[in-house]
Amino acid sequence: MKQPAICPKFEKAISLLSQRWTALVIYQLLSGSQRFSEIQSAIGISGKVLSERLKELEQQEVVKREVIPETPVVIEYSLTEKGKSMEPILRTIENWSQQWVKLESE
Amino acid sequence: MKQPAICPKFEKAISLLSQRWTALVIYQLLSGSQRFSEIQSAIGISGKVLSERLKELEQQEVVKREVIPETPVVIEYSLTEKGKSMEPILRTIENWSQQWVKLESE
DNA sequence: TCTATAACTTACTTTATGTAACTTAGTTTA
DNA sequence: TAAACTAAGTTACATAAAGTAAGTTATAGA
Repeated sequence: MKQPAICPKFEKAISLLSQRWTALVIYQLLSGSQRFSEIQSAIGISGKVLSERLKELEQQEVVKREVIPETPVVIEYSLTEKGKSMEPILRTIENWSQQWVKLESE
Repeated sequence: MKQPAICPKFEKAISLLSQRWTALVIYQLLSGSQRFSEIQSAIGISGKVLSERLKELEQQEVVKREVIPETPVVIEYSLTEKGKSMEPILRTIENWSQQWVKLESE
C-alpha cells in the first residue's frame, strides 16, 4: 500500500508558494521593481512579515534587492529571472479565479 | 500614489491556495478519490489539520465527501468540477519546480 | 538642534499548526 | 458476552507563525 512519494522539488515549490504572502509579493513585483513601502501598502502586509519574506525570497534567488543612495536611502526590490519565470503560475491562478471564484457579494 | 487594488477574486484564490497543505491535498486528489487516512499518510499531514482543510474545501465546493457503508465505515474524498479545474494550476507549479527548484542535495 | 523619512527591528499578543491521547460505532475474536 | 479492532475524526495541550504598535538607524533639511 505504499504510495509514490511526492516529488521533493514540487514539495519545495509548494512550501514556498503556500507560505502566507509569498505569492502576493511575487505577483506584486510582476508589475516592476518596487520599494518596501510600496509593496507593503499594495498588499496590506505588516513590515515585520514583509521583511521576513523578502529575505527568504532573496535567499531563494527569486527576488533581488538594490540599495539606491537617495535621501533618505531607498531600497528597490525586483524579480530575478527565476522570479519572472513564476509568472505563468500566477497567471494560471488569476485565470482560474476569474472563472471559478465567487465572492460573498455575488 | 494610490495603486490599483488587487482583484478580490484573485486574492480569495490566493488565500485558499496559500493555506498550508491545501494545494497538496488538491494535488493528491488529482490522482483519484481517496480516503482520509490515505491522504494523511501520502502527504504527512496531521489528522487535525487534514480534517479542518477538508471541511473548508468542501465548503468552497472544491472537494466532495462520500460515506461508504462498509465495515468499518469508509469515507471517500474526491474533487468536484471546480476542484478538477485547478489541475492546470498544480501542473504549472509542477513544471516550474522541475525547471527551477534546486534541492540541498544537488 | 529639532524634525522628518525609509526601511527595518523588537517586544508582546493572537492565531495557526503539531502531537498524542481519546471518542464513536459497528465487527470480529477470545 | 466482553475485550479488541478499525476508520475517521476530536480534544487538550505545546510550539511556531503572524499581527500590532512602538522603537531604531542613518541622512538631511528647517
